Amino acid sequence: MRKDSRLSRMLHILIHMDHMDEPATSDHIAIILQTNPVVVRRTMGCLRDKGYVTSVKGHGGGWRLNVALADITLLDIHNALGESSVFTIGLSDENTECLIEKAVNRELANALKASEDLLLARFGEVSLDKLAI
Amino acid sequence: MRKDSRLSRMLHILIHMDHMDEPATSDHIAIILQTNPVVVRRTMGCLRDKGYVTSVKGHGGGWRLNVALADITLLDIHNALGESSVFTIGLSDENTECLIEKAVNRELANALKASEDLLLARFGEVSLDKLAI
DNA sequence: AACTCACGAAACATATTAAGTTACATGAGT
DNA sequence: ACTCATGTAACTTAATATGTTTCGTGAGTT
Ligand code: FES
Ligand code: FES
Repeated sequence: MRKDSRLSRMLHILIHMDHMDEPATSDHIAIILQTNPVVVRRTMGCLRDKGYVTSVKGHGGGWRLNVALADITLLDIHNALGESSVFTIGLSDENTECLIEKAVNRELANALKASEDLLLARFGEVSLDKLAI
Repeated sequence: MRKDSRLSRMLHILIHMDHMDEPATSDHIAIILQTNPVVVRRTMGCLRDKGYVTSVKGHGGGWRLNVALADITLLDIHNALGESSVFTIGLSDENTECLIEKAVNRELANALKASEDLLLARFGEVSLDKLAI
């Protein structure tokens, strides 16, 4: 599958929006992210559900940042985008009766969890203002 | 995309093969892994290229483990399977001129690398005999 | 009231990649 | 000659982010 670039895109555009006074329209954001306005609405909708941005219809409408960059971390945005797995690596039959297979899956699961924990911990340490220049 | 279960499957079957005296046919392995013989040949072929297993055609043929479990680590098998990325998370446009986007991508790349390094280091510490019961 | 702008949402198409499948060729033992 | 088993090519399927089209809805403008 294609790589999930939503986190990177959202971080980028949130910082961009922090520099703006006017709301940013989906069309405008789509041009910056080199994508489609519907993709923007779909992804930004996840952030709106968490209260990080607000959307306004009609003339002068669009998307507005609802929090200070210093108050949100990469982890907040990552979590807002859903709970899909971070890894391409998966386990084999998890309902197996084979003890060997269970041991293999256990070892892999532990290793993956430790790796993901490190990643998320780091995400949690970085607020968005650290990335703004 | 579906999760990549090749590592889990190969670890399982390599340990299984260590218990065997006869070579294991692709059909036999496919049954154990609940998959197709061609998938087995395709994946095992990666391990043969590294010398971890050998394949023999014809009567009494099949796949045979070529090394001691204690002499190979999870990392060896992981590497043998190719160099595809471990993460579903990707970066946005890597040729961007925007400094903010560059900073975002740099931060994400560093975090992902640290996480992957930890994973691979752990894989490197575990030899397959540790998983055999 | 009519018009335009911008989001909301459904439905469908595309791209990517592991996995699954079919079919045939090749080499080895019986 | 026959059977067994791998080698390989070509095609299909599954899963999921992304991309696209289309229509609906609410809000401001004229
Ligand atoms: S285009 Fe504005 S921050 Fe990158
Ligand atoms: S079936 Fe033999 S090790 Fe799992």
